[in-house]
Amino acid sequence: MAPEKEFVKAITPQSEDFSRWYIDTITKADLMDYAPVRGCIVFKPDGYELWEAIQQDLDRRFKATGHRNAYFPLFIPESFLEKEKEHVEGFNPELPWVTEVGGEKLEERLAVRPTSETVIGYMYSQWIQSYRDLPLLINQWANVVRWEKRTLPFLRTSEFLWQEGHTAHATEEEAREETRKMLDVYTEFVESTLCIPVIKGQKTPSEKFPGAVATYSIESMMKDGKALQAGTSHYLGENFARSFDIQFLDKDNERKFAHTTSWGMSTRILGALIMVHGDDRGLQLPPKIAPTQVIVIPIGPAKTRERVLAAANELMSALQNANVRVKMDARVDLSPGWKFNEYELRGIPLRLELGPRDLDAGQAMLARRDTGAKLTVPLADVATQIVALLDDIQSSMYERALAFQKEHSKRAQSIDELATIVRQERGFALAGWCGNDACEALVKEKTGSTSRNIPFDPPAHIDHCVACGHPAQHTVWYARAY
RNA sequence: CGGAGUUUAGCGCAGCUUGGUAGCGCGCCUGCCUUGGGAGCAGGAGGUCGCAGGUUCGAAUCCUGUAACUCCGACCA
Repeated sequence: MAPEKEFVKAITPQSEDFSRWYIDTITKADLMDYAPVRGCIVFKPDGYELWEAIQQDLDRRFKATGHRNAYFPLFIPESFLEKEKEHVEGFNPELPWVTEVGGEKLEERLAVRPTSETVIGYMYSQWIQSYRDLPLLINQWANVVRWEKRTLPFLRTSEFLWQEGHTAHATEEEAREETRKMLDVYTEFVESTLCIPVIKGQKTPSEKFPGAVATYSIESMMKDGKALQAGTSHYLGENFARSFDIQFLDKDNERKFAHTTSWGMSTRILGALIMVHGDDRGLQLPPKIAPTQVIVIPIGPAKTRERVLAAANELMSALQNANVRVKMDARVDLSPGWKFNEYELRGIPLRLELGPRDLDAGQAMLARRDTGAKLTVPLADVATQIVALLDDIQSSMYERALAFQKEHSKRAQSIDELATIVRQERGFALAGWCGNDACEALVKEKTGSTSRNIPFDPPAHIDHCVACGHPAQHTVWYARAY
């Protein structure tokens, strides 16, 4: 068999070097470019369009669960940050400060927000007086800054885009319910729209958000077996309410502190989308999120061109009427083969080829991005078939990702076994934990993996701590993580 | 923030050891031609060699500093 011809825009195979594959893919698919500021990237139109699609879907879900959007300032007075001790300690190393304006020193330094619990907490203290003001359910779409030591496009950049929900409730029970509800919203979105299976669970104390009582996460597995936290939801207890004096008068005429929550999903999810579905030909986008679901490539010499284009335009209309997001690439200076490779690299789920031979046969050629399968469809059936195919691609992509995750998840009885699973076999390891921070730290030191979360629904229980051998309090997923 | 590597045309690279007027492939532009898996021919444009100093008659090349990026470790969404 002849070796596959090397593409002009060749990308490094995943098996050769996964990191280089990732950089090659996002660069050549034109999702981003490096910015002149260290650790910052430009979201190019194709990359930003993906984020917009994510925003749209998530925003609809937030609204459906009773949340409204608002916008809070980028700058945070130093005194605000200091009000919550654990919080400020958690973020201090990565805070940029504004110290002067127009050459004059500021009275009080302003941090560029790493997250907005503090400013929002302050505002909530002004807005909340009675139990009738609760619950207060607000979300913000914003950019935040965390000056990271080591950056990687989409996954860890000094500035990133995200959404942060902040809610205040009259009771602990209600706030805890909100925390879990939003984790479910994330799960539903990531699994059904992005085709990324996740593991829901609670973070261990050492991995929780600074200032939170409890942090929950959804964890996803990349194709190199590393974990990526796809979303988090925090129950903040009364911590921020006490620091910012968010009090209300309850039905019983008692002044009480509100219980607050916060939850976020960032542009990091784009990294997951790329690393869960991408392959050696480039990106692979699930139909529900793909800005373009079908690319039409007209084929054939100049003399048949008019006829082909007329038929292609008819198909375009039929597809648009069926609410399919479709585009045509009718450029004549590029060969069909070039376009095939180009749109596969860009991850378009479905390609429609139309040439004179198809027209003579009354059919069109369809090619799936996920399986590479080609099939011919009668022209009259194109729209209905494509709608069905897009559905099938959507569910196939999820099933494939789920099978991959299961295949690379194993139980670890000992720390050596755990190390083998996360390093050699490149996967997730399920292990028992006694609840001691030192044991968790030991696993990290010896295996290079961290605890991802304590799953709500563990596939098995392990009765001893993988580090010390004492009875386990929890069953934990460990993995190397992004 | 530590260890290693890279930085020369839009992209990928050679040239550096041994200093002497900067090269290749792809892409780009023009024309002809061509279209079912990254076409062909001809002509053409494009670089103060990451940046700042230094050595030298002369620096992409040698020396010092600095920045960005990549990989590996410690921290994080």
